[in-house]
Amino acid sequence: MNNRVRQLRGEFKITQERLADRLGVSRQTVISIENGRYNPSLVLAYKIAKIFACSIEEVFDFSEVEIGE
Amino acid sequence: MNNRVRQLRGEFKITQERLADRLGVSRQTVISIENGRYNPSLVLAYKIAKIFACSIEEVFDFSEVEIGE
DNA sequence: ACTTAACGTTAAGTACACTTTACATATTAG
DNA sequence: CTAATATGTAAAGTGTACTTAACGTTAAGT
Repeated sequence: MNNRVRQLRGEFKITQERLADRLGVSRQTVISIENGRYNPSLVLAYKIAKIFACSIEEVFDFSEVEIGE
Repeated sequence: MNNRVRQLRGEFKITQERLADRLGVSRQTVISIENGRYNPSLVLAYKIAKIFACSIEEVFDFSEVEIGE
């Protein structure tokens, strides 16, 4: 799933390390999310969105998520 | 973290099994989420919200989530 | 030339999201 | 009374979100 974390972090001009500190996670976690290795947990996604003054849906791209009948 | 899944499922009058089918997960997963055993993944949270025509933040209560300095 | 800052990788470990199977209980329908 | 429906619990297994630690690269500052 694509996300706008790297873009938003650029707009807010903060480093991965600074973002990781604010989120309370390791720098590796920020790298992994930015590089699409895995998706954040629900709570972490929420924290990311709030730091960038967005909703979760504005940061993460759910357009490829399919929902059944 | 609290959520409104059980309440919304009641309003939409569908069973846990039916919801699980639409989400593509097991019934146990729905039970665990409704009963607060654990939080859904980001993608699952999105699917739940869409089925009930809500945003993620309208379904899940993030009021106790703290964000650092 | 050397250092520091920022970003990235790899690897091994822990915790949790989710699965399957099996069984228990309460309520409702025939 | 019996059977079906809906909800719940327990246990053991798999995959992924996240951690720590160590190391490599590139660009900027002095």
